[in-house]
Amino acid sequence: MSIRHAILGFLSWKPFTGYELKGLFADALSFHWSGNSNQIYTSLLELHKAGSVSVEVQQQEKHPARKVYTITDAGRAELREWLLSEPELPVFRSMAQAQLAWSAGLSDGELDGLLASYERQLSDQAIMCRETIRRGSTGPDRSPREKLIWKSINDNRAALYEAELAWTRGLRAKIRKLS
Amino acid sequence: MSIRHAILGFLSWKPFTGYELKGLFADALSFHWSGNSNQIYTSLLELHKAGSVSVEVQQQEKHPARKVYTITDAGRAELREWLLSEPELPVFRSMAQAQLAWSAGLSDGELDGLLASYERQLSDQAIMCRETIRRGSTGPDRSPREKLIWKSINDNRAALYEAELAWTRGLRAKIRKLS
DNA sequence: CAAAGCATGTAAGCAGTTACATGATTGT
DNA sequence: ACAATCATGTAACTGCTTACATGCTTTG
Repeated sequence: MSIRHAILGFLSWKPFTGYELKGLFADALSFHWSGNSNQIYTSLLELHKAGSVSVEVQQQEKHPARKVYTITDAGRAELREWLLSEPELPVFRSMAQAQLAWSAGLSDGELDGLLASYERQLSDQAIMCRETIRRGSTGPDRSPREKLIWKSINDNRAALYEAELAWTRGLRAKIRKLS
Repeated sequence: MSIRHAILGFLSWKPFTGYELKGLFADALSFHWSGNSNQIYTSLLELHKAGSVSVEVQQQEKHPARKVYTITDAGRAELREWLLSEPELPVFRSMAQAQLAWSAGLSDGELDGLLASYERQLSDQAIMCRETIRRGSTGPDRSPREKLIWKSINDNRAALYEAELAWTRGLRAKIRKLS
C-alpha cells in the first residue's frame, strides 16, 4: 500500500530504473525505506505485471542491462486515486518508549543509560536531518507549491526528531531530580 | 520483537488473561496495537511454548475457561534483556505526507481538501488523547518514577499529534497564500 | 588491490492485519 | 430484540526485512 505508490510517485516525474529509484529513496529523507533495494525490484515486477508501468531494457556494453520503467496511464490513474484517498493518521512508534514504560525493574543508573543512549541517537539523527536539508536539493522543485511542500515535509521530519530529543532530555532531567 | 515484549511487560505487573491484556493494550494509548486481539493470543501461545510464561486454566460455569498467564523467571530474564538493549530510533510514518509529496497533479482545491481531512483527523486524535490523559489512570502508578514516566509518555504522544496538527495548519495557510 | 559504484534479482522469514469461527451472559 | 461484554482461537494475506546470489568497472 505504500512503497508501490511511492514508486509510482517518482515515476510520475520521469522514467527511472530500479537502481535510480533506490537512490531516490535513500536521498529523500522523508521516507524511511532507505537502502532496501530488494523490495523496489520486486515491487517494480509486480507493478509491471499489473500494467501500472511499462519497461524498456537498455543493453549496455560495460554494465548489466538497465531496465527503465515508465508509468502508464493505468499507473497514473492508480496514483491519482491514492493521492485523493482519505489520509490515515500518522504512526509514531517508539520502541524506546515501550522500554521506558516497563523500566520499573531497572536501577536508576540503567534507566539513565537507556535514556542517554536514546538521546544520543536522536541527536545524531536530528543533526543529520538538518545537515541534509541545509545541503539543499531534497525534492523535485518544479513549482513553488511543490517546493514549499517538500521543504515543509523535510522540516517537519527534523522537527519531530528534535521534539523527541527535547522530550527525552526533559524526562532525563526530571528523573534525576527525583532521586 | 515488540508485542511479545509488551505482553511480558504487562505480565511483570501481575498475571493476566489474553482478554485482559487486550483491554490493557486498548487503554494504554501509548501503544498503537489497539483492538488486535488475535496477535495477543498467538503471542501468548508462542511465549508459553518458549517457556517465558506459564498458564493456569480456570474453568468457569457461565463463561468460557479463562487462561491466566504468569511470567516465568525465563520470561523475566527475557524482559530485562530487552529493557537493557540499545533503543532504536523512533519511526514517524505519515502516509498523508507521502500523498502530499506527490500532490503536484492535484488542483488547489483537491490539495486543500486533503490537508483539511488530515487536519480534522489529527485534531480529533489530539483531543481524544488529551481527554484520556485528563481522565487519568493510564498507567500503573506504583512508584513516583514509574508515574512520571507513564505521564511523560502519554503527554509526548499527545504533543506529537498536536505538533503534526500545527504543522498541517501552517502548511495549509502557506499554500493558500501562494495561490 | 580493495572499496565503492553500477546493476539485477530470489528465497525465506517475521510482524502485524483482516477475515473467519464460536457461543453464552448481561444490560438497555 | 440488540448490543456489549466475556472468552478463545485459526487461516490467509500483506508489507517489509534479511540473507543469499552474481559480476563488472571505476576510483583511491
